[in-house]
Amino acid sequence: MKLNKKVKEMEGAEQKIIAAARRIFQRKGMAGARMEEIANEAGINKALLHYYFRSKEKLFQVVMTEAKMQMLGRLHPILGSEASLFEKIEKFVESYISFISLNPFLPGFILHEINRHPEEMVKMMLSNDKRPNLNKFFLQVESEIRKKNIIAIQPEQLFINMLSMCVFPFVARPLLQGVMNVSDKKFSLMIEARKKEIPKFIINAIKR
Amino acid sequence: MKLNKKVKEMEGAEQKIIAAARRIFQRKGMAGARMEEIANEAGINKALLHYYFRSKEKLFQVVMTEAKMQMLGRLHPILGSEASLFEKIEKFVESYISFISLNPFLPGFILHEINRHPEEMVKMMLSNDKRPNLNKFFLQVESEIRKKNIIAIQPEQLFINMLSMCVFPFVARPLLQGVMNVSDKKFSLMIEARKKEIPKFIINAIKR
DNA sequence: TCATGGTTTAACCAAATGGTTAATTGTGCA
DNA sequence: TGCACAATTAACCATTTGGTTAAACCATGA
Repeated sequence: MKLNKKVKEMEGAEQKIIAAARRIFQRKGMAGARMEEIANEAGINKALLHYYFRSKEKLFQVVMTEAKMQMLGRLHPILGSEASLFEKIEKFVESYISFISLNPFLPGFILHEINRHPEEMVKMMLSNDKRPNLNKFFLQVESEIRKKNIIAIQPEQLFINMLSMCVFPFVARPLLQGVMNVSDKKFSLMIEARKKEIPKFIINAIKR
Repeated sequence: MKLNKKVKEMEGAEQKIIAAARRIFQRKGMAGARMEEIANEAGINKALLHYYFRSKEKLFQVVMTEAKMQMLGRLHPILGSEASLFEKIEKFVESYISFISLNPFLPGFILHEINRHPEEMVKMMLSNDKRPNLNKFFLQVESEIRKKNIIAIQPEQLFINMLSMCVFPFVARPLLQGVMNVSDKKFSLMIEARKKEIPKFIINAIKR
């Protein structure tokens, strides 16, 4: 092995391929992506893709696994923490939107592929190492309800609402901009503002 | 022309094709759909697809145009009506969720394809006949804010929140069910409940 | 009844596409 | 220096896929 070949360049090809595959797969989906396109994007020959990753499916799995880990891995650390409910909501929204802002095509990619093969995808997603645990969060919501700190709401509904408001704007960005007639710039500002607006909105909605 | 051949069967083939194309395109997207698959689904020969619709692209446009009209056409009638703001929110959520419940793959389909060709899709979407007009709704929100009936909120943010909570659960259904460990049955019930829960949630959030 | 023209199909075609192969290049080590 | 082996590529292959064609089918109206 050529471990001495400057390490950064050592995995240069492999990393370049994954980065390229990420970009292409995320924008076009598994079915819409072309192996040659990924090769070009990575600045290498098509055969080299198959040298590193045996098939399109394999390469796709790498990108998808990574994507799911990033999207789901962020749930537990925050929602399972010891923070208060309101703090948790603030932290979660802020952190989730920040992350997606850096990977705006990630949610759409995952959602599309999951709809294409729901069974396998979800199975793979859950079995795969640590399934995000929302129990702590759910129990906390119920506890706050009992203590009359917030109104009665199904914890699952609250979670869906929170996630919806964080993720949907990215999935529907071009549509929303079109319908509301909003420039790229303004939309980005609105996204930024949502980091504070959504928690305010949610807390208002459930606070007694 | 054989206008005498029982009219219902007259457009039988064409309608069967569109229905089949709808199902396939909505689940797999333009790139993932196969013309032969659509033909089979419609119970006809592949060549007949090209007889009625010249190309995959043409057939896709038919399905997509119809889809966009259904999704966007519902915005204006309700949000542009004369109802009060709270009534409007209740009506909109109820009606939108009801509609999507009947076409659960529609939103994911549109969103995926729009991300694939943002420019053209949005252009086509807006130029195409009547662009949904949210002005009335936005003005109404601002008016209610001035009257101190609701808290200060950017109308666009309110709109995004409302739409997110309505649509996202459908786009992310398998994922949400997996993460929250919820059965099909229970999830459907939760969706049904959201018709009332979302308006309550929103109104709580903005009411003074 | 049979000619006409819309409808439907089987067979076919060319381009695209995922994947393979064999040869070439490059690099570290003995 | 040159060998062994990893990295890289051009050329190639088989299959899939959107699309075409020519023939068959079938309802209608003269």
